Amino acid sequence: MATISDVAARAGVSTATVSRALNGKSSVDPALVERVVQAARELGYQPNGLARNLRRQETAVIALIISDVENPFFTALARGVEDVAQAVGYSVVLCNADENGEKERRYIDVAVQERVAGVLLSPTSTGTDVRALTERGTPVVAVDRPLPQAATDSVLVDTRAAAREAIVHLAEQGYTRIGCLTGPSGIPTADERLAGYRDGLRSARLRRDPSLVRRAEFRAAGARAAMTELLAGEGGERPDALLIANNAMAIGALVAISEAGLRPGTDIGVVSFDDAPWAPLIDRPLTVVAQPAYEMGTVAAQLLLARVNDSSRAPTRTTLSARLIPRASSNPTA
Amino acid sequence: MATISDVAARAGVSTATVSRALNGKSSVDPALVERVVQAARELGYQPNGLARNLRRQETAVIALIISDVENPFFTALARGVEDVAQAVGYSVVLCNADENGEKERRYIDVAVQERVAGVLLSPTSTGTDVRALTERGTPVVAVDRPLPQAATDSVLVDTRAAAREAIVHLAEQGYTRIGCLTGPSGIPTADERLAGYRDGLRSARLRRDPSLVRRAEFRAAGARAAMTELLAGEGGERPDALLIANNAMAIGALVAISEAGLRPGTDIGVVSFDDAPWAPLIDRPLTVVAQPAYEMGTVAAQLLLARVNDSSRAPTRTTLSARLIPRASSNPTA
DNA sequence: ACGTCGTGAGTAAACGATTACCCGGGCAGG
DNA sequence: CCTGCCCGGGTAATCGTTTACTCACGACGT
Repeated sequence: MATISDVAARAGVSTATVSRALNGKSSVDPALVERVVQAARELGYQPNGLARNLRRQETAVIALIISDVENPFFTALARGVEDVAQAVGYSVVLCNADENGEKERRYIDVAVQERVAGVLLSPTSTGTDVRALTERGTPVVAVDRPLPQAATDSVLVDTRAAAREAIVHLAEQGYTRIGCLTGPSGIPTADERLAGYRDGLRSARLRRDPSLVRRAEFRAAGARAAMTELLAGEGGERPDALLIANNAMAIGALVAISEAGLRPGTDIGVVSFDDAPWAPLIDRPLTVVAQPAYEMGTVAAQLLLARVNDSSRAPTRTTLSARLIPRASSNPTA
Repeated sequence: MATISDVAARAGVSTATVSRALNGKSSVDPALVERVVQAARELGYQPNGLARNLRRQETAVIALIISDVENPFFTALARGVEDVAQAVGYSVVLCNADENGEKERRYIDVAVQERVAGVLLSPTSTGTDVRALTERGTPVVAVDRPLPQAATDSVLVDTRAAAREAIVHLAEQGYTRIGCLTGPSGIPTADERLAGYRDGLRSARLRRDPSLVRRAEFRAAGARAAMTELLAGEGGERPDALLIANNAMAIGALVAISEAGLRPGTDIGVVSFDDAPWAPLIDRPLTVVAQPAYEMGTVAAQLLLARVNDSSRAPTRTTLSARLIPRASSNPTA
């Protein structure tokens, strides 16, 4: 594979000149530039990014560590990140931590070792340790979930208020025994949504009934099982409406509802977090709390890139808001 | 940031010994190993992956270039790739080419420059140029779509046979004016599915009517417009059933169908490529051709890694088959 | 006319690891 | 007892760039 010295030899100049000509940093005689470019083309020269990065002590790569590649919320977010990064010549490495603290730690190590320019992280838990990064001056932006100990930028959604709003909406529609299906304890978004659920009950002057709350993994399977339990009325009377904390869980829950021979809306009110293109198509069209996933990605990427260029900025906290999209699954009279 | 010489100084040995102790390559006095490990820990030493890669002339990174991050088919595939790569210590860089030849070319350049160990590619068109990679000996595996000129491994689905099967299924259900909504001309999967559609019509002894075929981008928006046209009966009588070439298009088409006040199954038969967790939940539950996306990812990753270790293997072509999952959207009597 | 300054290009150091090569000492075999 | 081999560990070359430093040359100001 051709190296810079091959090009230099062919063009009859020094490697320094080749480097300068190709990078256009310092002014080089146009005639020489022409010779160099010509020689590079003839040899099919492609600079060795490894050597360049080693010398420059920087890479044009940002790592995006998320907890589930198959979750449309995160893919939309990834797309936002990618679009911003791509536009300024950065590449995005997508790492799938899978809600697994161990995998997450490994990816953080890799990010340190590969000296990425910055890390976008959706922490699996509040205990996630990013000191390995911050101590080395690698900028970190927390996205979707906060990172309490570290003084990092973060881009969040006011998920608690959104959950509250969803409950108020359900109450206004006439549902009274409203349950909640949320994620594992310790995952901030799961806990916040549960807190918002309680806020909502309080606002609507409905009684809290612990038997109407279930936790499961942010996956379809667990949600389905939990939903089946709830519908069987284990531990009390069954709910007449539900707030579900994410997209994948909604699918599991809807399967359980359909297996129980019930229909969303008329038989049981359903509101789920995360809009999806198919949400209007299901039977009944699903009421959702739409999070601005793509926008979160763009904002987070911009923050990260800004910090790469100026590490002295004070940490900021951006909170975007979610939007309730009422459809038939929360309408008992449709 | 601590370097290997800092560790060497602290442990009172040479950098060579540190390297050997930490990598366990050659035998080192256990007492020294202990001293080195201790020193490394105290300094919080993390090896500089850039320097290591430069010296070793290799990276433990594979690039996965796909055409749409938001397409669940590709995310499932990515997951398969990731699981395999991760298990043997490789990282996966996910690049979103967005069905855009230009972006794709840029990512291929980046892959060359960063000297990735290998590339998994779902080419945007048959014209995709991977010479930059093959000439440098970087292994390439084509996935989902073939790469005609290059002698690369490929992992494909027998999508033509699957399309044919879907049409035969629709014909058996009694539909007679079966249309097809496929992707842009030149994208192999789009063309293959169309060919399979024609095969199916022939098998079922149905007449081909060009006015029942539409092409659009592999996105919801284009499919919705095309479907609206078809339902308006532009250029002939409208279809009584449809084969749709991917998941995102199915969503667009279903929206158009619902806007026209029709219901899948009874009013118009629908079969779409790609299963999705929500497919059983929509009204009517969607009949699909399920592709083994995750498995394709694992197989492709294994092939790529095998070739990284032994570049002399002959190129192979793995063809997996898809499976028709009949649901109510292709049942006129349900 | 002379010193100074700017400009363009070359020389070589540097980035931080891995590893080829070499050296010294201990041990076994003749 | 001597020779040669093996083994552990140090020295320094190496990977391919970028860039600090240096130098030569021409122009310009006094």
